[in-house]
Amino acid sequence: MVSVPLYQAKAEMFRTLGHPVRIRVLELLQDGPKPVRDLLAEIDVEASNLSQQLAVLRRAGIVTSFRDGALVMYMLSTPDVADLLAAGRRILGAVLTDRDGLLVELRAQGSTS
Amino acid sequence: MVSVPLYQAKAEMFRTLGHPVRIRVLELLQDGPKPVRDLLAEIDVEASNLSQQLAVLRRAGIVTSFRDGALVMYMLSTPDVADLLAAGRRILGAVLTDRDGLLVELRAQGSTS
DNA sequence: GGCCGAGTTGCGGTTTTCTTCAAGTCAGAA
DNA sequence: TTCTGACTTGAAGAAAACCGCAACTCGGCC
Repeated sequence: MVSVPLYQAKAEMFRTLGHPVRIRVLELLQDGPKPVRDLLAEIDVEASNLSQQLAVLRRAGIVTSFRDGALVMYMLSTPDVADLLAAGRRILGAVLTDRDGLLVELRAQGSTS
Repeated sequence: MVSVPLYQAKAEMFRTLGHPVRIRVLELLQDGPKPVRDLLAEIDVEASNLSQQLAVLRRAGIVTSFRDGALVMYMLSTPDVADLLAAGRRILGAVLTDRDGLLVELRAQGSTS
C-alpha cells in the first residue's frame, strides 16, 4: 500500500499472467468455478506445480478459492479477466499476421547481406 | 513455427508486458510514434537499459521501429495494445476494490455457515 | 577524414522465477 | 482411528530475466 507506482502494479499484473499454466487456468475458469481436480485433469502438470501457479494467481488477487467438502474450488475474482484474455488474443492475431506479411521485419532490419 | 501451443504464445506476450519500463513505453506510445530520445527523457532509466527493453518489445512484435534521420522512432505495431492496457487498468481497479470491500472473502466460504 | 550525438549490442554479476521432490494439512470413508 | 484422495507448502538447484558498463554502429556536421 505504500506508494507502489501505478505502472509497476500494472507490470506485476501482466507478469502474473505470463506463464502457460496460469493462462490455461484462467481460460478454463472463464466457464465458471472449477475444482483443482478438473484443472489438473486438463492441464498436464504436476499437482504441486499447479498448486504453486494457483497460489501466484491467488496472491495477485486474480482468482479466489474456497473449499467445497473435500474439493477446493477456484474462480475468477472478476469477469474482467475475460476481457484481458480476449484483448491478448486480438493482439496476438494482429502481430502474427504482421509477421507473415513480414513487412515489419524488413523495415526494422536495414540493409545487411 | 513448430507448433508453439497457443497458450504459450499468449503467456509470452503477457510476460513481455510484465516490466515497468516496458509498460511505460507502451503507454507513452499510445499517443503516437516517438523517438527514443523522448522516451528516455520521460522514463528515467539508462539508455542501454531502455534499448534492451525496446528490443524485447520489438522481438515480440508489439512495437515497430524505423529511422528518421538521426533519430530512431518507435510506434505500436497495432492499436489493439491500447485495449489491453485499458483492460489491465480495469482489472487492477476491480482487484483493489475487491480487496478493500472484502466481498470475495465472504463468498469464498461456499455453503457453510 | 575526424568528431559527436543517438542508439544498440555483448558481457558479466546479481536477482527472480520455475520446477521438482519430500513432507504436511484437511475432510470424508472404512 | 487409520487410511486415502485432494491439495498445499517448503526447500533447493536450474533456468531465465535484469542491469550497468564498455564497446560498437550509424548519421550528420565541420
